[in-house]
Amino acid sequence: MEARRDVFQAIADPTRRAIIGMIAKQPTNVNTIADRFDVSRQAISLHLKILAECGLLSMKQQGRERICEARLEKLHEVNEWVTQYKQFWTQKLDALENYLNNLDNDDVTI
Amino acid sequence: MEARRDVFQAIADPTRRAIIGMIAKQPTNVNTIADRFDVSRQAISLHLKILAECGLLSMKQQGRERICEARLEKLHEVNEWVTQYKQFWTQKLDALENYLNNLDNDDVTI
DNA sequence: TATATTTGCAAGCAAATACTTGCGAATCAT
DNA sequence: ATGATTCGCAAGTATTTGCTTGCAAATATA
Repeated sequence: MEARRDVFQAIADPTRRAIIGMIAKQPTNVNTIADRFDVSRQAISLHLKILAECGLLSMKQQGRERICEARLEKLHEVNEWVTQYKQFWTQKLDALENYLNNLDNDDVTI
Repeated sequence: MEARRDVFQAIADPTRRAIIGMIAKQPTNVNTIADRFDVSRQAISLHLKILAECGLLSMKQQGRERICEARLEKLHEVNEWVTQYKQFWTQKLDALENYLNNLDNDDVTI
């Protein structure tokens, strides 16, 4: 259970994206995170380990608790990769906008 | 081999990202794509199937060839998800920039 | 028509993934 | 000191992934 460990693979899992969404707001300890999900604490613990291994979160021991803090700088990589294809969706959105504008300008009564 | 089939999972695989990078430039048929990679044609064919299933490419039959064309509108979803955490890496970059600026302004001789 | 090219389908396999349960080690509260 | 809380480690399992090889269908070329 340890091979590819990059940001793209880390955010592929919906549970891990949910965890990111949770700790991005505020640092949270392991059990509090686990309580929010239907799977076992161990399952969440593994997700946290994966996120930590690829640098998307950092752990901070605080007494018997481990606080997970978001470290989302590496999402920059994903952003860069996706952005290079931005034209593909902005074109579509522009087309939609034009279409809607034309609907307004024409004397259509639907 | 068919469960989650969303954009995040599709782009998690480096081979699939490479395929996207290839067909984004120009539509390409299956064998030409496969020739560029070290794995078998069947492996590539499966990757193409996955990409097609989640809407990142469309197939166009042309004689005995199947032309794969990029349809990257759905990358918008990824962009939206990542963008909401933009502060996490822009803060870091700003800090770096400030640091570098201070290096310039100070009378440091290293 | 015979042959080569392009491709999908199916079976099979090793490894990775996403889980679970059980246990034990810290740490904290009473 | 006793008991509860927090949490990692280990073992075990089912499913998914990424890949392979073999075969057949469709299309093009000679």
